[in-house]
Amino acid sequence: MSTQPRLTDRKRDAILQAAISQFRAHGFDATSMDKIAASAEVSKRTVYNHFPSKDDLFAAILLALWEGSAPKEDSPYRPEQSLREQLLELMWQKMRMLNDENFLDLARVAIAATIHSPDRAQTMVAKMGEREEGVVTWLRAAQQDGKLKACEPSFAAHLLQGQLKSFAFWPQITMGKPPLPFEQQQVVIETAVDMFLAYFAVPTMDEK
Amino acid sequence: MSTQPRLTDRKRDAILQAAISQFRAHGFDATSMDKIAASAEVSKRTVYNHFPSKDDLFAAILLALWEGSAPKEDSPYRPEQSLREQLLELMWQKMRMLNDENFLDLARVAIAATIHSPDRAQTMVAKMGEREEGVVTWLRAAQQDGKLKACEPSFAAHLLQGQLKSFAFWPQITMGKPPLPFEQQQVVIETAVDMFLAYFAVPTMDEK
DNA sequence: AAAAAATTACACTACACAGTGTAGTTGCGA
DNA sequence: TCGCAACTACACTGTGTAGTGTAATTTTTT
Repeated sequence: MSTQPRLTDRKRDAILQAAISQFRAHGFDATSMDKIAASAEVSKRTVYNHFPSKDDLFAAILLALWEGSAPKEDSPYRPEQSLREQLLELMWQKMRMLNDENFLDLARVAIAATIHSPDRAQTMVAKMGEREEGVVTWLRAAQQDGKLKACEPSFAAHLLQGQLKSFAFWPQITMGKPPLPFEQQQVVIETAVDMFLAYFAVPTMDEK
Repeated sequence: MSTQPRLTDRKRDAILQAAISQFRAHGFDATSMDKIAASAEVSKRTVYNHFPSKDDLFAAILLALWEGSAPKEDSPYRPEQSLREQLLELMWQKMRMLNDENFLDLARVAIAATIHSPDRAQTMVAKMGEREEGVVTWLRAAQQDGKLKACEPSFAAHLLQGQLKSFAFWPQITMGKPPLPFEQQQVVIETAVDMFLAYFAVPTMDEK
């Protein structure tokens, strides 16, 4: 009659879940091990049997959120498809990531921790940054295919993704704004891509 | 032989300065009144004689930083001047604000506080948001002058300013990145404005 | 059924912190 | 010089916290 395989695993899971919600809601400093234990309905001693210290537990939840968040799924550059279609697809991928609950929790917790104690979550923030590489390589490919004006690909990528983040990431992370409604996601993505192409696309022959 | 007028004012000032640097470096929770007193070279009792509680002191430093930061200086819309020139000027104004040390300190402290206890600095964050209004009214004017395509002015303003912030604000606030070098400020501003105009400007008669 | 492993309640240490009370000292204006 | 206002050192309360030690209880394995 065991709903979950092992008791000790259930306990460990309950602790992790409780820790995530506490750290997410109150940050590292304002979260106490006693509260985590109570919230997980587990004795405090059990918490320490699973995780030797508060820092270890914190690192564990960062890892759990990282592994629980959506993988990066980068579409490669396809010369035969229009730039606009491909960029829209790339930006939707990015937007899906920004909307992923686990990713958002991770970012929230890691960034909050990084603001005032850089080393605690620095590696995690760096890992999150690596997920921006896909767009950079796509842009480089399109550029070498002669479809985009010459420019620093990482700069252009930042320009493009910055638009999404300034609507659907930073306000949510730093000011607790609600997630962007779907229609607005659509408007932001289309405008960002069209603005980008209006400036960076190499003109085709059917223009004046 | 008094370098400053009154002793009590000097003390109050020293406390404020110490509090700013402590709160800035470690945030609200991780800053103790004892450390502030020590850092200001003042007795802890004196701190409490000036500021009845930690929350009061925190509110006081937010106010001090706000009043110390640069005022907003909004250029009005001028029909006779080119859009590009005017937008560049507006964006430089914005960039100067983002580089202002007091404003950056304020944003850092207020946003860090807001992430996990919304009410502590919410009004300050709202005040900071009001400084974005200038661009909105400028855009509305340019639009009514027939120079810009129809669109939600606040949306367009966010689009434009978001570019600056994604290079020269969020990374500095949340990840302690160094301020953007001057040449890069220039590149960002020009690219943002040109991208914006490439998409939103109403074509003039000398085009095809 | 017995042994091993995990969980629990509870007591306890050591420390840091917000805030107060007080008695004495210093600075400053009249 | 006098007197008041501000400053200081210091002791102290009450609370919250990370982390440990232990003996007893429950769960899992053998």
